[in-house]
Amino acid sequence: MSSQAFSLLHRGVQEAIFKRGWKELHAIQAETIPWIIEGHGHLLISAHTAGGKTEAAFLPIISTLANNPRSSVQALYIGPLVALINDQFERLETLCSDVDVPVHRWHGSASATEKRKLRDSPGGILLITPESLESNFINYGKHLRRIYADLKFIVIDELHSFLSSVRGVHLRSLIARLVAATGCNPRLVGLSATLGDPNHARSFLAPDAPETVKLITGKGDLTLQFGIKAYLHNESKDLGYLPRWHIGDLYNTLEGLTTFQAKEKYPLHSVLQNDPDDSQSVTTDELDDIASHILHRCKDHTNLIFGNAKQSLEVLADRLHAAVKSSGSLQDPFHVHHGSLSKEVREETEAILKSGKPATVLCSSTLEMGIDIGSVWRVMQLDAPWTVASLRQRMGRSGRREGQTARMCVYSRDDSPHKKSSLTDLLFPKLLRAIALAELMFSRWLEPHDGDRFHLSTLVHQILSCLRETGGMSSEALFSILINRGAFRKVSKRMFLGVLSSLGECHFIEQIPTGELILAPEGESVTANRDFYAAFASSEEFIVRHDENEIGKLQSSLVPPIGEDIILGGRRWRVIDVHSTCKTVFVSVSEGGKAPLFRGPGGEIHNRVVDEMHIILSSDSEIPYLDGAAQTLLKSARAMARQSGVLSAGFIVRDNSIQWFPWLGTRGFLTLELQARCSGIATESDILSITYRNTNFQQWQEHLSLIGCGERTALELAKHMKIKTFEKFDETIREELLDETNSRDRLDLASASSIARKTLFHAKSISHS
DNA sequence: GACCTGCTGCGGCATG
Repeated sequence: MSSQAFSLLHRGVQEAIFKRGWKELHAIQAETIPWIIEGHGHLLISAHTAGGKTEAAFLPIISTLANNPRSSVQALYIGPLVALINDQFERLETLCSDVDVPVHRWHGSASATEKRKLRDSPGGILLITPESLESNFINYGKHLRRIYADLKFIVIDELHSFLSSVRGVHLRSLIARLVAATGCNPRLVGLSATLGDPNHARSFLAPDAPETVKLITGKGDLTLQFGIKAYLHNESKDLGYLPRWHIGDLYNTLEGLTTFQAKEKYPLHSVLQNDPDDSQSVTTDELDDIASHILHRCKDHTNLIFGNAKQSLEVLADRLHAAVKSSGSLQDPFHVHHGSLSKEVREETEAILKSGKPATVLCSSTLEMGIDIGSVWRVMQLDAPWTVASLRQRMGRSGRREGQTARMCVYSRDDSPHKKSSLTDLLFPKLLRAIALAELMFSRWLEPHDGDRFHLSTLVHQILSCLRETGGMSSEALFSILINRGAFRKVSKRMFLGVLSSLGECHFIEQIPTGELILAPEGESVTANRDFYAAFASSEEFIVRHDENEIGKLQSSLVPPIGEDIILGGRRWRVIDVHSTCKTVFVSVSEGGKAPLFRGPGGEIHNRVVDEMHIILSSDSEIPYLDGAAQTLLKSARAMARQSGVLSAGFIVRDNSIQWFPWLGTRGFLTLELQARCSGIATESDILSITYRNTNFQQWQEHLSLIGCGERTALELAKHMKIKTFEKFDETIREELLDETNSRDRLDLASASSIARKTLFHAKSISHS
């Protein structure tokens, strides 16, 4: 070990490095050590998951603390997951074994003794979640100054998971309050593997001077094996309904697919059909083909299969278990891991992954973040995700070390053409999205973070927290700590006062004669609940139990009746009892079953992704990573797009309606729908197009002209939104304020107006010719 | 048309 950086470290830290048998420091560690030890400013470290980021930050931090011990927490590590904190706790304890720097942890599963010990004699490093830091303000407000008086560093792990999220704004607010309460001036260190524009992360760490944040990035690109395989759902060969010019293309498509499926077919279909209890799932479909493909490729190594919906993962796991059973194999390598499974079930799966035995885990975003699960051979993705960031993050789980190969396969499923197929369906939009996301990922584009949102729900959360912490504050003091010096700088004084009056109206807060604001009965009750610590919303759930074991959870509105079967954790269960009082569903092992529904709020697709779909449709260039079926479907979609006119003009004029493909992301699309609603035009939408009912070409052009000239404000449009509350405390905020935030956060007037002007230009040229 | 994350303090009792 000859590095200059190494010589800067404390002797005890050097000792710990020798004990671990490290021969060299990683490049990012050698670069980080002097920057931290010599006392420069904030820092952002971006490198692969296994690139040694944690050590890069903590080797010099521990050295600094060891040279200057204080009776205050000197370094905070903030992690998004309890499991991650437990992982890192062990690593840091090893690093600190030869120096006198205590390591503490504080989260919901940490013991009361651990927490008391930290409170009684604070010092060294504390690993904590944002919610537990919040609990410090609520329960130990008076002790904050003592516990954190000499705080020097705040390390935020998986920083990308906090950028522009409710949880991230919450965290920023807590850090600002901590600085205000203690007068300390900590240096911030952000760690992340997936950063789009580093400037957003810089602004998160230092909103007033983002340019001062030093960026250290890991080197070394990965070799990548990437492929997209296309499948059709509910295959049908009835083509009599299609326009004549298209039949040839589509026959090619289906011929191609039939051969393709026959070649890949695994004898799963006969097994399922022989099962008398299984009348609901006897049909062979595209999922069986996908299962068979996976089965052949996942016999060895550690693999992850990501999905977008828990339900689809459960169904696929069930098919894979059945396929293993029918193959006569005693070893079933398939496991399920998602947020609705119990901690015990998930920990068991994590242990199998860590053991290094061959295992393939079907998971949602629960395994996206850096829990150490060892090396992943291949990542698969069932259906394209919604964002490039998600595709990138998931791909990064494979081939995590330099020199390794990252392998990823996306299984894309579209509806098979049938008599009632819409034009949108015939463009195979899910395959298009998969290709668009991949193209953007290869071009190193990621969705930008939206730092301009108001986050009024989280502001409400922090107002309540401040009043709980202090017992009462003036509105000026609240404004100063949360807005002027805090995380809600986009909120104006007028909006802030509006939020305060809203809270008064619903009895969350009240004003006492001195002018101070205090919690009113509703506010007292909300903040006394354990559920309060998190700033994000959560729904009521029932626990699913089999004998003494907790299997997982179901949304309370979606609990099936007694006697019905469900699939959970990739296994089949029958509901034998439901206890509403203790919110528990009791189950026994069963043979039948269908996967339960889990309902979420839906996501957001960026303009750039939809634009890329349009570019791919317009182009003739070959996409090398598509399988035969995907190539055939893309060829067919391109021909369909060209001949139907949705590329050039973007619209199709019918007898009494117009179908328009505006090629906009979620916000712009919703803006166009609201424009029509404001004008009293009835519309129907699918994922790519809006159809204007009972509208002739002339009327539609007038409507476009109105959108194009931007006469209606976004606020006017937001007033017509059907759903207006999205986050935890939105219900407490006046409608007019919600309209104002929704107009900023959920609509895109500029893109909608711009595309309306362009389309109107095309429409006029057609009218003239 | 989706996913994920998080979480007290205290009284009472048994044990060493």
